[in-house]
Amino acid sequence: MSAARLAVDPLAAARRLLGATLSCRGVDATIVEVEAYGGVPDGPWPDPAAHSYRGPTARNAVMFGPPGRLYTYRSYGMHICANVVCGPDGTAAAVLLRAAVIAGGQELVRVRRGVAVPDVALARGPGNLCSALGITMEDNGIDLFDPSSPVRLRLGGPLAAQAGPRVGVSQAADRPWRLWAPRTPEVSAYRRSPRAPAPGASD
DNA sequence: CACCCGATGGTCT
DNA sequence: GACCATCGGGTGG
Repeated sequence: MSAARLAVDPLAAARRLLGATLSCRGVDATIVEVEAYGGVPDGPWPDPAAHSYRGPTARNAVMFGPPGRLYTYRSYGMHICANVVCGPDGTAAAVLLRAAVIAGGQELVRVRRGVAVPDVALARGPGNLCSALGITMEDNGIDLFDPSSPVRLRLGGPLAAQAGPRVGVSQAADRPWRLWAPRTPEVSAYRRSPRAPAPGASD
């Protein structure tokens, strides 16, 4: 069972997901940018920026379940973002999929994303990635390693990784839990949250 | 390039 | 009623 390789801390899981292949509804994509997220204050990886920080709710329930499942959520009322749940069952943690290189099914991606979008931007950014692969809220909670699932994950050889602060979070803004493949134009640009304290402040 | 801002709706206080 | 794990189009240098 490949999901067992994700039953680790979120940063280690993030490293294993860089270079992995995500397949969904006719499209194959190589993951090139991810962000690690932890859990509750008294858990092993307390993370004020994580959806799971304040305990289980209807939205984040999947994060507390077994590793290898897909956790999707709606962002700013209009975009879908996708995570891979990691850590052991019962412990909240997940890795946000931020960008990918389209390796197959590019024609389908063009239909979903539009003809004007440059190749490198087809799955750049978490909302765009889900749009490109056709991932919706219907997919929340599915097992990424079940052959019958519409969204599948294949772990590959880990890629070289560069690390830096996470994009868009106002809490724990400087924690270097964003990983990306160096010199890869498909990786999204860094944007600090306008609500985050000045760089250098503590977690 | 660098900001800046509006769209838009679920979730949680 | 505030707060977003975003995006793309606008403005100005």
